[in-house]
Amino acid sequence: MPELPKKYNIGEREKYWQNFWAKEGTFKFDEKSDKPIYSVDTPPPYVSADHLHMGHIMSYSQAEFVVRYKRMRGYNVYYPMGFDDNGLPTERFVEKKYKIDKSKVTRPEFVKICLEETKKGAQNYKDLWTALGISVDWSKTYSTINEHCQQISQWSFIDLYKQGKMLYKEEPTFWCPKCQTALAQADLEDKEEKGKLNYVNFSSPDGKKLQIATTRPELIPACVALFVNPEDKRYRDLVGKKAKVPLFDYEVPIMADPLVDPEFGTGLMMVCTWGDAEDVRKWKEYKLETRKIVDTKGLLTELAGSYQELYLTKAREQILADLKKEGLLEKQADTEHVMNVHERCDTPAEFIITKQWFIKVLDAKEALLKRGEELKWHPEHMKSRYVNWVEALKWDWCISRDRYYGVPFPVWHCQDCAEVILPEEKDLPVDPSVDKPPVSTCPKCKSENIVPESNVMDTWMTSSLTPLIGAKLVEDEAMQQKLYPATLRPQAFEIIRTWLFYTVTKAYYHHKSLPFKEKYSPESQLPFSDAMISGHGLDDKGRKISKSLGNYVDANKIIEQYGADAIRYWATGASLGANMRYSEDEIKKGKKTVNKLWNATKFCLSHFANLDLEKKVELEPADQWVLDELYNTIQDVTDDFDNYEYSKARNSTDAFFWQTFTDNYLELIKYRLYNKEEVGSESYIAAQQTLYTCISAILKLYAPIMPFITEELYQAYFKDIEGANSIHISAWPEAKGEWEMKDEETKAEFAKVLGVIFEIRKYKSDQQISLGKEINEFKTGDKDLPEKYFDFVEKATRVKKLIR
RNA sequence: GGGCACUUGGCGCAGUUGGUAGCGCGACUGUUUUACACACAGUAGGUCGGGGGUUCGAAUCCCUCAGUGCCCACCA
Repeated sequence: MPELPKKYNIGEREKYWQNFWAKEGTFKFDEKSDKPIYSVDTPPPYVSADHLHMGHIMSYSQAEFVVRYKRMRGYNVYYPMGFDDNGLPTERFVEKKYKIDKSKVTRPEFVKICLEETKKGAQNYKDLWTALGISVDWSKTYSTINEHCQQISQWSFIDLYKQGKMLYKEEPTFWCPKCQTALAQADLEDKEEKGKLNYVNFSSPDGKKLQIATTRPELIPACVALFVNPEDKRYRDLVGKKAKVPLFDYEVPIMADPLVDPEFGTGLMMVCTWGDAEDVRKWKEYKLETRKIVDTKGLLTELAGSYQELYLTKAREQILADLKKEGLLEKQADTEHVMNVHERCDTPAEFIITKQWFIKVLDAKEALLKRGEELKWHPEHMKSRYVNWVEALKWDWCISRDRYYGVPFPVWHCQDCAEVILPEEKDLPVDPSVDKPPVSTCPKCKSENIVPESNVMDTWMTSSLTPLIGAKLVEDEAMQQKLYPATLRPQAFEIIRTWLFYTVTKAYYHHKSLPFKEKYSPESQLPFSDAMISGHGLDDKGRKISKSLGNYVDANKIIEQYGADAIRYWATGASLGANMRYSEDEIKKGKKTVNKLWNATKFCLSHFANLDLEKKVELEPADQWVLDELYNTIQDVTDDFDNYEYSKARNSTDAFFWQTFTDNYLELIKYRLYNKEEVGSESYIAAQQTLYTCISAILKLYAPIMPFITEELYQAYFKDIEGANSIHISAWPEAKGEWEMKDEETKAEFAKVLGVIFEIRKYKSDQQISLGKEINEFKTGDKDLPEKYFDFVEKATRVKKLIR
């Protein structure tokens, strides 16, 4: 009979099983199997995260609970891993970490540092995920800067270009003066700021005062018109006339637009090129003049006269001071206004006119909303975030970034006729800055003046293709078709508007071009069928974990201290989509559960000598009762996992394991197991068999959540009986109909029996005597307890004589 | 200004078809019951954010108000 050591050495054994799973290839995808597929579009983390905290652990664990469950349910699980290591996040990380001034290094030098740095980052992640027991197939990994991903990203570009979904246009676009690149709408965040509303005097040609209110006086030299509401009686006569711009002394037209709010400021509004989206609209609609006064670095241009070369904020101070001096600043009022800042650096975004690549999304809104409806959201309410975002879209998706490190556009431009020259698909990936163009002269104008596109792609341009990137890691094309679209997309809610939205968009546009027709119907044009949206981690006080607060807990340290199982247990603490606090108490509870499983299994194994699972014996009431409870538990837990409710699954498993099984059932049958004369009797065998059924099911129910301890215990005994090489590929427990206590009368009777047992425990507790102490007699308050249970109650509670 | 979520014992949370309020942590009183003191037995503690309605009956459905958090929005 196997005997477990007294203590379970968490650190040592968890390492052992990590190696075991790697060596055995337990989580390796079976490319030959014809079992049903469950494929996961694993989130590729930014490797530039320089510290991994509990928030990372939480979201990856939560998805993994479901994945492990599916594996045990018999699915052929495809669980690849990716690392997002291209683009702006990485660039900024490297610049900051090494304090690099990019104007002083060459592009290849810089890229080399980025590659080295991301390699380190990927290793950090791999180590942490391995320690946590995340069951990905490490033989199926990608990094978004590698050739595989570049090839698919460039294919995507060309396909969209050919479909006419790609625009190359010169337009005022969101621009980050700090990162010096164009941005997409999704790269911006709202930030509320206290500021001043400045009342500034313009003047009419005949010298009349025209007062406007603005929060951005530095844009006065960019003013191209004044606007009023057409209904505004105060200004009606002015429409069609001219106004003189203060300090700069040139004239602009006065016009009317119904969207001007007469109640705001003075009702007279300054329109610049370009202060905000509304300026851009008016500029386009009324074909206003263009005055470019801000350059790509956020410095004012020569149009700003004496303010040239000043940064925007500096120019504001200067202009305000000068206005004041001239008596043109009538007053200043406190105001709060919302501005768009670049989410990666918090710098207010400007509108700058540059030539950029865009993917059309505005004219696909309706179709994209429909895709959102077709997607199965878990939890359901997260869908509204997607719907909100799509409905509010105002700009096409700008995918080019004026940066160094990213996937190059597969594009050359003819300098003379602006023809766009693309490579052959078979030559992808290409790097136009290094590779020769596919033609030596422009196919349209025969010019030899061909130059490579210098911008790189937005990182989302690649990560929006992860389901395809993942599927294509497998070589067999028939299998690729089964892997795409993926089954599950797990991700955090913050990136619904980016990762999820962009991926849905790409899948919708590409579905006709992909060879993967088998799973596709006209109704299904999604990159995955289910989206599992997690919340984010909070610190123990409920604040968001952030670098600036310094409130993050080092993930590796906690694993070392408590073990991966205990931390994963904590990660079940909040239901899907809810934010979750870091709680050391919950981790401790997890560790206790590990310990309890160890001890309970140790107890069971010590009674499994000559275990005969085949022999038909009659079960006793206690056995029937616990099996009935087990039946309900398995059903509940199965339903819960099917509904992505790992939190409820854990609660139900906990309740059965701690209360029903260990606190009650084990205590109720000890007298049968320890009585030497009973060994080998029907009663003894019934207890053994029931014990086996319960404990093996318990281990399996916990296996998705606590993979290490359950594997340890499974391997110690159950493996030989069940056959599967690992508990994680063994069969999920079946709730057998025969366990269900269908007879209501027996059920009610046993409830009474338990009532009397609790009565006796309370009596002993009140008397402050040990539960193990035998007492001579006990008079129960339950007058209806059937006599046939007296013997059982007496033995189970150590009462010599039970009196009714 | 709009949307979504949340508001249940000291703390963190469950309560999915409406039917006598649960769990964990903490507190307190006990107990070495031949698995486990990382345990077990027991005790105290809540009129389920406020108000109104539907119903024989509501934490659970409807309305309304308030607070918290997140997302979104052109009031310069």
